Amino acid sequence: MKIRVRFAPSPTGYLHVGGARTALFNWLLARHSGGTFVLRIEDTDLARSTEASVQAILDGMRWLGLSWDEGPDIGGPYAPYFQMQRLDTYKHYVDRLLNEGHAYHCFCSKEELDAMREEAQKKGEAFSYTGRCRNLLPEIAQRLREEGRQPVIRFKTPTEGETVVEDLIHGSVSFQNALLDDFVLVKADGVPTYNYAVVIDDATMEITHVLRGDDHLSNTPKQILIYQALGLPMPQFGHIPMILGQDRARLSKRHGATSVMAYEEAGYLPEAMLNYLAKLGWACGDQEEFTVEELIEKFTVAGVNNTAAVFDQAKLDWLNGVWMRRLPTSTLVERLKPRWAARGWLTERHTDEWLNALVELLKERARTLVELVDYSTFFFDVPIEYKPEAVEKFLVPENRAILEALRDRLPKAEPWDLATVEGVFRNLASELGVKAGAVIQPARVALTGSTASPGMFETATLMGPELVAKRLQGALELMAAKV
RNA sequence: GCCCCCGUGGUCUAUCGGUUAGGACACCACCCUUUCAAGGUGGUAGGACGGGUUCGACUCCCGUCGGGGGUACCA
Repeated sequence: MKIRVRFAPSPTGYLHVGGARTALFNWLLARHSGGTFVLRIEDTDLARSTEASVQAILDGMRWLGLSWDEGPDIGGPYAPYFQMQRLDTYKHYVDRLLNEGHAYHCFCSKEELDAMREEAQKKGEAFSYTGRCRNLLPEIAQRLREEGRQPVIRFKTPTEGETVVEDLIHGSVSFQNALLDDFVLVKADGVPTYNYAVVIDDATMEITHVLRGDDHLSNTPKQILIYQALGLPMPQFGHIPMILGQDRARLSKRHGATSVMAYEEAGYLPEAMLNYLAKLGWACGDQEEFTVEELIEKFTVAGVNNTAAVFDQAKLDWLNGVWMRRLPTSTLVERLKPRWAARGWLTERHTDEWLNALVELLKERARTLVELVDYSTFFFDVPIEYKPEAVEKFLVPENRAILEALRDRLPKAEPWDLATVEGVFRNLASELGVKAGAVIQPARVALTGSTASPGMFETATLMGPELVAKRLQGALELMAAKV
């Protein structure tokens, strides 16, 4: 049987890292097995669902490269893929439940329910809907309707026995039916609740495996009861552990960025994000680095563990660095161009060849694209920041002669290439009878504003004679002004 | 409160009754070195606790504690 999995977010916000990992695991299972990955939008929460969120989620999925085979924008054999467009289907099945005695109309108002809940709490008892409307006489139901009461439809949960979830990740988990109450299937406005709609959709879309967050494990017995009442074939369930913040509380805005697109903005690479997310809750021996292809090849549900994991920014940073080094320089250049352009730094001088050389120099020093752009500042003809500690240490009178000599000689280096530039530095050092470092460090500060940079010869060469002359002159003026 | 899940270094994890408990991030030291990175070598640090079962438990069972989730006309 061909595997069909789905990712079913509710469009009430952006795609967050937890959702992204759920999507990833489903996607990997589909791609690993040659199955189908369905994207379904669960928009039954009318108050919170927005079109903007749908777009935000699709953007996040696209950035990560999690392509879907059926879904909102592309349709598919089980369309539509928005729950609010599937109301007829839900109506059809709930009528069956009603007719077959598995569901009933309930006229209890929200106020009445709240009162009951409060009372139960006062008595220290667990509240669960008692089924007050289970056996309403038709005349009474009719009268309530005439009074203008809009009923909800509740599921008639068995009062005894137990329901067992056979979970791919947790094994058998059983629940006492008596502890489950007569939950709502269809709200008063005719919109289905999550627990009901998800069953109908997964069944009618012929989903074979439901991989979703741990937070749904407790909902699963209710869903199983609906499958059984309707005689619908059940998918296999797998509940993957939650992602927590540093304080072990459920990941939320408090913990910093949770939106995957916020990571895109911050300069993280989708390759690294995918790699990190996959490793969070899934392992394959001791391997840490995975390309998407390797993930697809090696992913199995059996490899997913069952313990909640803390999202570790430091490890993501490291992995992003790994991918910065791993990706071809030209790929990085293409992704960086828009960021440099946004700062208005690109000119005709900055050919692909030059940019490649630049990235070659910086990619192993930056952990994110944003860091690389920041780091690249001094290579462009823009004002740079001179770090006070660096200035204080190296732009001092004792180094004046060195910097003047460099200013006079360096721009005249001919031809302008690495060997010639290096020669100027080394010759000056031996002339003065000092170590190369004594010449290089002041020059580094003068050219970059900092004591840390890529190799001095490479840096100066790439900057070009004009900028080098300008910066050295500027540094000398800075020194003069300081005295 | 009740129900469910989970519990290996600070963090992510390997182990599927017998290992000097392995790897990665982070941290520290050293090496490399014109600085910074990257890279290399080494180091600090772990089976929540208490009972069982067993010749032998991180591993199986029970309890406690801790964390998470559910208990909505949210999903």
